[in-house]
Amino acid sequence: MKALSALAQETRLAIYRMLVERGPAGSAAGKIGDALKLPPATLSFHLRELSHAGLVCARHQSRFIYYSADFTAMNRLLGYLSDNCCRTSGACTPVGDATHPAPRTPSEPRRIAPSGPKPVVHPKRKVA
Amino acid sequence: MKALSALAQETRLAIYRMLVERGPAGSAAGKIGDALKLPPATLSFHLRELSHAGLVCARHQSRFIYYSADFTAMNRLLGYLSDNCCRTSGACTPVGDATHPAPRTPSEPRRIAPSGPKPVVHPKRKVA
DNA sequence: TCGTTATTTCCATAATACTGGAAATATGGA
DNA sequence: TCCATATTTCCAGTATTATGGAAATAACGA
Repeated sequence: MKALSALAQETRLAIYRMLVERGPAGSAAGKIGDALKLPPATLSFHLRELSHAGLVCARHQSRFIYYSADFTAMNRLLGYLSDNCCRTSGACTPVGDATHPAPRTPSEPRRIAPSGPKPVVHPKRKVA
Repeated sequence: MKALSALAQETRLAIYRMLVERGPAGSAAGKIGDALKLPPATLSFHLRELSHAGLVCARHQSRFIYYSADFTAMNRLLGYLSDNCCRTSGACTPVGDATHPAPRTPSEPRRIAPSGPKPVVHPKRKVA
């Protein structure tokens, strides 16, 4: 899913969040760059990624290009994630990173965290 | 958000999906590797990423390690995305990739819209 | 037409992530 | 104890992605 990897990047997520905040009016590219302190080339690169992922769209207006968030893609993404990647809760007893702990010194024994009983969540999230 | 980038990768998404399907019982690492045809080192690498992102957890059982999906992280992720990245729909009129079109050959004019009079973008063009 | 500003593309470099063989670490059984 | 199996770590090679300067393209106004 392209939207997923588009958002999995600090800068792009920041851009996207800013655009969500700005609402339908969106924001001119330059303003985004100013706000987030991004050099034009970098900004353009990320806007293109977001654009290709369908997460934002652009509207020319005089000398400016206004970008705004397109929620359709986000909704698709949310739908995909909750359909394919969620189920009734409680799959596992969270036990931390049992088998991939921080690097050990070569001789110390492999630790598996002491597991206690643990609660879990209930989904049923709805997506506008 | 670590979960986001963890899932933004084909192989890991596949692993995660498989684990969601398997439910609470999860699946031994080896089985996952068999099913997805992944060499052990590669598999372990991705399981660690998922693990660090809190998306899966591990349970030792005899000589095996069973991995299962932990929905808490997924729920957090969904919550985050819908809270921070969604609003009432209709932010923009989808217009495709207006400003980041496929690469041009150096001398041809920049196409933004058919080079007619002055199409100023207010388009009704739909792009699915 | 020219100058100014907005934005993108080009391109090289840097950073990060993925891949997988081989060795190491665990565990259970004979 | 030794062997076989399950899985992880080590590490190096490859691939993908991000960064940003400089040049190009566009659009406006004078």
